[in-house]
Amino acid sequence: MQALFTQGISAPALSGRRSIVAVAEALRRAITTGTYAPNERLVEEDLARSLGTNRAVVRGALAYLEHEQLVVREPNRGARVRAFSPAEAAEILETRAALEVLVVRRAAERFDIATARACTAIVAAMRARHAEHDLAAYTELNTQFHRAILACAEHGTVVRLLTLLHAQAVRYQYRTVLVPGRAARSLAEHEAILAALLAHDADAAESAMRAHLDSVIATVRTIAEPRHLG
Amino acid sequence: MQALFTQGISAPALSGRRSIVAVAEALRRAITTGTYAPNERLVEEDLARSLGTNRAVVRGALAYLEHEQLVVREPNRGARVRAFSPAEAAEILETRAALEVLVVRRAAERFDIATARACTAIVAAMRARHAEHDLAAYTELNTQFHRAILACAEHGTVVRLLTLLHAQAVRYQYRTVLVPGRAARSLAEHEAILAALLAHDADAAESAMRAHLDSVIATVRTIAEPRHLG
DNA sequence: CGCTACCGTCTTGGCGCCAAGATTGGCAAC
DNA sequence: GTTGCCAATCTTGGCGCCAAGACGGTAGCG
Repeated sequence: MQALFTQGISAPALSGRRSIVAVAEALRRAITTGTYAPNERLVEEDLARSLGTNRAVVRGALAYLEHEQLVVREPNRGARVRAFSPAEAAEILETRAALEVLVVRRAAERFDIATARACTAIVAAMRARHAEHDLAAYTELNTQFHRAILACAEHGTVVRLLTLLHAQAVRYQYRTVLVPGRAARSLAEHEAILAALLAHDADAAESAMRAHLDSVIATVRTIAEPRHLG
Repeated sequence: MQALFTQGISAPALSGRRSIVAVAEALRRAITTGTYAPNERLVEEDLARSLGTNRAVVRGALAYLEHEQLVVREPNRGARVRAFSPAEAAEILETRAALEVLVVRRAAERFDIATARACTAIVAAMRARHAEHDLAAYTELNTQFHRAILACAEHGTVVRLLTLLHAQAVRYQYRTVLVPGRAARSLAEHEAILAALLAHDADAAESAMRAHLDSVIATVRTIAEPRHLG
């Protein structure tokens, strides 16, 4: 009777983990995957019911996500899903660029065979999906590629920060790839990064990564600001 | 009667702000300023009493700070103050370097007269405190200098991330400056950064900042790992 | 007919209680 | 003398209730 009206979030995810963090992660997932739209109100009791928990936990999770900039909370007025403007997305990507450059340098130095194989496979798959115009799958592989490099760099601090930034800007990842010609350029850029990594050339990897993210930023900047709320 | 036994934290800070965030910030301050030592246990009820609030709020704040890596929480075992090893501190500083470079470039481009005056004054004060061997004041000015540059860059995303990183590594800031000869080198490095900024030379500012932080990282690496807990 | 003030409702903010798990100390057995 | 077990205690985990503030609709007044 309790978990029947699970509208919004399928509640299973929080098995075994600590509640506030678990609820926050479930909520983050729901937000980044679009279950909750930008500016949508997040009512504590509804969320508590959806997730099979109580309001105190939800409130903690909302504070948690506010800290991540994924929700905005106003005193006595509740929380809503944070909406990022293209300008903010560009700023986030700029920051991400600075960190990804650090990561890709480290990755180039310690690029092992397993990672090389994984990355090569991912880029091959990206090429295939691009040829088939399957942009959703392409975007997913894009994320996987960056994640593989990140894993190879073994840098906990940067992993954490990049995860934060990714959650904030992921919505724009789906939008940029829809810009005509963007997917083709993106593919070429990823191939350049991979080539540099395979050559263990940190400098080349850095400039390839920088070029890639500058290109993404430029694309985001072309996306028009959404209509002013009135 | 309620606020009398305020042992640990002086409770005034949380006036007017939302509770979980306010409590988390008070706690963060207490941790970074050393009121609570690394590995010290943080008992929810004690904190609630100290801060004049209830356990639910404290729990939220602890989750919040766990996300910031300032506390560690184990299921059913409570929270403790996170202890950072020198290796982790070096990693954090590496990350900070990547972001500070981004910031200092922007700052060099938009370095206005007010900021120039402020930074010049700060560096002058650093020189004076260094001459007087007042390392505590020197360290405080050091933080102020970086904060002034950060403010000038007007980059919300990076501000947030650098604030996080600063809170994590601040303990080491006090330790590095105690290394013989470190303060003098630090002063020279800051003067180089200031000179580059005054000249609006982004490239010079970047390399000066990079040199500065590399130097800090090298110093942190010389600090011995603390005794293994036994 | 339009504006304002009031009232009801909804949601957040704050708090305390009860149950479950972990830790520690004492006690007994080997 | 040492070791293992058990119980008391402490702390966390989870939950619901009550008060305060914001929002919206309606009625009354100008």
